[in-house]
Amino acid sequence: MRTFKDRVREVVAAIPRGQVMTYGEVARRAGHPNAARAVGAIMKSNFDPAIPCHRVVGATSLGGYNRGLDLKRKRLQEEGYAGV
DNA sequence: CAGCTGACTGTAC
DNA sequence: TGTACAGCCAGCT
Repeated sequence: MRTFKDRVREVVAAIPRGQVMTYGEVARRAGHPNAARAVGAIMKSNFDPAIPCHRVVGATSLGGYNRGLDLKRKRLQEEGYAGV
C-alpha cells in the first residue's frame, strides 16, 4: 500500500527540469487536492537526493527547503525558473 | 489509538 | 498592498 507520502515522492521526482509545481498541485496529482500541508510535512522529512524537492514551491511563496532556502533559489534560477 | 505538528491555501481586514 | 485567521490533510510521536 503506497502511502500518500510515497506518491508525493514519485510526483515530485517526475517534475521536469526548469519547471516547478506548487504543494497543492503535487497534492492533487498525488490524489489529495487539499493535502498541500501534508505534502510540505512530507518534504521536510524527506532528505532523499533523488527527490528534487526544490522544484516544489508554494502558491504564494517559495515555500521552504530542508537543505537551505538559498540553495533552492539558486537551483531554481539555474534551471530557468523565472518566478524568483 | 489519539493528539500534535507542519516547506499550504484562500479569504478577510 | 500587506498582514492575520481559519480550514484542510497525512505523517509522526
